[in-house]
Amino acid sequence: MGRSPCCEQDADVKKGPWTPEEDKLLVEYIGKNGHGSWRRLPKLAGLNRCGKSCRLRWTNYLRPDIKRGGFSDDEERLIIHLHATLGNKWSSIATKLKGRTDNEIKNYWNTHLRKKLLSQGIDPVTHRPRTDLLAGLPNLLAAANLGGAAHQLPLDLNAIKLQADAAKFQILQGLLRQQQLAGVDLSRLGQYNGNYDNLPPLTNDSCTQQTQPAMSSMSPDSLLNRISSGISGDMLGSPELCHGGDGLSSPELGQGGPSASNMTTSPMAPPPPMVAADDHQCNTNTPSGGGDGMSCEQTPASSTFDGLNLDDIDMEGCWAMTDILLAE
DNA sequence: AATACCTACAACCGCCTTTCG
DNA sequence: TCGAAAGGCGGTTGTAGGTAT
Repeated sequence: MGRSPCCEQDADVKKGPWTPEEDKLLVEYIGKNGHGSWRRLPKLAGLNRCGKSCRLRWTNYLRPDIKRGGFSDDEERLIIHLHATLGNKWSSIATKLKGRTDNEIKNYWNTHLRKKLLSQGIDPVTHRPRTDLLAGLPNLLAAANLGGAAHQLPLDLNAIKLQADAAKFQILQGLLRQQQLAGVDLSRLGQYNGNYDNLPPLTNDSCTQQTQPAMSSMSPDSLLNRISSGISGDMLGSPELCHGGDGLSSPELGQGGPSASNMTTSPMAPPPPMVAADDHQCNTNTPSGGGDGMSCEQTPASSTFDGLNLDDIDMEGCWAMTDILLAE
């Protein structure tokens, strides 16, 4: 019934790091004979190792076509992009990166890229803004607004305030990036001296034809105020929040240009079209990929955040572009 | 200087899929 | 067609080196 283990459990096959001598034996044997049957290979090569271990050592480290060394920016972007499309299909991802192994990519993801995305407020699983930040924000802000001046606050309350600021900053980053992706010149933000309420609308008039002002036309700070006080689902459901970018080329804001010096944004070129645009839509990470006929806009609200449900936003072509946000 | 903690990555484990007799 | 063997994959663990206390 059950499969026998690759190596006999009672056999005292060696485990742990490979020695240079073992590597030499394995390379020489495969060089002469090819690997053939991995199970028989250890005995034939004079190695006291499990065949599986030999295969892993060969495919991940000893193969002559393996590229060693750090990942380039292009490789990073490609991994993030492919992960957004394929998920944890490391072997599939590895086939797109010449000379890289699935194990290497997986490790690099877990140790570097995952943290990088998290630090930018992006969920590394969904590749969308972290909703945990949004969900926790009202409480954080409420706590932070308690009491008076910061110097009067106990330490833990100051910590909460800092967390709230950090969450706000990450959300702001996401919003600003959307604008930047759409060609908005963020370098001009500096002239507003941090007073975001004086910022011009983030979109042009075509995006503001609603009873309520479109979120995208609000300053980031007032936007966050609305969020923290419980924003209506209608607003967030507004497709104008991120509407393909064509509504964002306000002449007042200009196009392109360098990033704001005090923000961790960067000038970005559009990514090469790695996959069909449809692959990005909704990006639910489900096998169907939204193929059940329900569009992103039709997704029912389900957020704990009082009507706020990022799934409701028409995100097409927006959040799915997070892969190029890491170009910095 | 010693110890604890953190980080990165190599290697292992167990399950699933494919191949083959 | 079936079942066992082998290969492959993704998740997890172990360990070495670096850093902080």
